[in-house]
Amino acid sequence: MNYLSQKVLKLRDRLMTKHKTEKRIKKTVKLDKTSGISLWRQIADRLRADMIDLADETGRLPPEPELASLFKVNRLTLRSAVKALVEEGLLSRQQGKGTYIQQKRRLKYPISRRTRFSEGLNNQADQRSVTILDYQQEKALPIICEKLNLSEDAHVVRVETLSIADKMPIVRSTSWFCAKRFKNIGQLIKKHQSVTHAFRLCGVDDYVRQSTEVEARHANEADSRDLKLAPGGLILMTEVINTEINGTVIQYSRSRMAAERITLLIR
Amino acid sequence: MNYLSQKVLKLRDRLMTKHKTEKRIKKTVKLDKTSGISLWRQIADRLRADMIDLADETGRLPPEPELASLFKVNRLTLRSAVKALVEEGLLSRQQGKGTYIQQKRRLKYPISRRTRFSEGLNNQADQRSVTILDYQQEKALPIICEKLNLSEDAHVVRVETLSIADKMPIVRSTSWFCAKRFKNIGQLIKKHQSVTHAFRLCGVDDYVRQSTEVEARHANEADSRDLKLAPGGLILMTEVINTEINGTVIQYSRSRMAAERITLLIR
DNA sequence: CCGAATTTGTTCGTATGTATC
DNA sequence: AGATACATACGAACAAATTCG
Repeated sequence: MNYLSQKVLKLRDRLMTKHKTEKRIKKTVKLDKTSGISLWRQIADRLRADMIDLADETGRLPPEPELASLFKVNRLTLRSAVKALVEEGLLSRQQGKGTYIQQKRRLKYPISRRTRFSEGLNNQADQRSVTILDYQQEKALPIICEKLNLSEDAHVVRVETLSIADKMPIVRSTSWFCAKRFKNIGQLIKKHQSVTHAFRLCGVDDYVRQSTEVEARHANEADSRDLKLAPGGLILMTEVINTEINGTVIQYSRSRMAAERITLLIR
Repeated sequence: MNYLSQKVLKLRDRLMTKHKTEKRIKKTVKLDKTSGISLWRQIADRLRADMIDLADETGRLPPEPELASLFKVNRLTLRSAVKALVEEGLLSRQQGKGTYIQQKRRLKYPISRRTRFSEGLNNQADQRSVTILDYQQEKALPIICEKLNLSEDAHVVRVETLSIADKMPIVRSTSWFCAKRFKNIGQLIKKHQSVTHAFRLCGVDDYVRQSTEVEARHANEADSRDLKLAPGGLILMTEVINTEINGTVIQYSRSRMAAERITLLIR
């Protein structure tokens, strides 16, 4: 028995055991063969989630034959899964040595009543930037009017942004502002690279989040492209309403965040 | 040209166009054939995300041949995708009539400094319950000690719960409490079906959330089983620290929520 | 430096599932 | 329903790099 067998057996035990009160019936780690998702991808997803528990102190994973038998698949199938994770940059392999976890930390993305994107990620990433992809004045859709407390025929400014940290895209946002009051906010945000700054130039000295909604979804094609997600990637979708201190709604925005690179921190 | 062609063409336009400033190079809605995910499942995932945009006011989707050509696949392939969504309960089909969206509402799950599970879901679900699957006193793992501000060799009470609304599992939680101070909290929670009530009996009249962290992940096998998720399902993972009013940490818990049935509402 | 053990890398052949026409 | 093309999965065997006594 080699040096990791015990550890793997222990993990398998944990994976197979629901609660101590439950009988241990299952003999295998079940994988669904008719789900339309190939075995290697199912294993890649599971490995992505659990690799930290499988690795030893040095970040080394158990050898391929051991992992293969843990998942009850052929070694080549396991290798396909590992290959996908290597291409994602999550693992590295070296012939004769082993397979290692490439540390990839999730950014902590704080959400509080007073968070601004740039402040929140301070000291967590070396390089940060917000790219304004597009801005446009247009007739507001009914749902947007409702969120911004505007009349039916109001116009709004829509601003599309992409936030980047350490060269990886993190958040893809769409924001709406009342066009009457914030006529030039598109140019201002683009010029100063800051919503807070742009607001200040429009006479809004301070603002807070009124509400935030969070959902998890599968990335659609646009998300995958904008956020450079691996196929089958996940996004955290947030819907935010910002108000002035007196309660007037001034911004409604929807963001799609690369779930694999983000932990939301709610305070 | 039938009644929906225009709408579908418009959507295809939207799907294929990134921003107005970008050239329209792409001629097809790209589907990756070597991603380890079969075409029909990729289409099922995309349909799940976008079906509201595709349907008309009555919730009816375009006819199959039209959808098939939108995704550039064979009609049989499209039918496999629709079949999967019918089995998930998201769509219904009737020969000669069409394919319809089955409305499935997400529960709003509020997170604030003073939220309790049972209160939060009030008036949103007819039946709610919290099942205590297991509780156990045990030696605390280092990570748990750290979160609870306990010494290295402390013991904790671990409580496993499953929260259900309208007969569907919503949240699977694991909570840890200091065993010294909350020796009987397992029994108390089980008896009164309420953490708040159990705390009160232990002399904690009031408590607040100190921090909440949220991540999105692929469901692993245990999640899928506990939360009755469809294959490839998503979970929202939250990590919560609760403190007394004076700041003493009294509870650390990790929850895995069925992402498809939940919108987190942060106030 | 040698050789054995360990571990990843590669190549056969075969069977099955997926997608198209 | 049948024919075709390709990706997926398996088993077995061998090659190449690394580690260690």
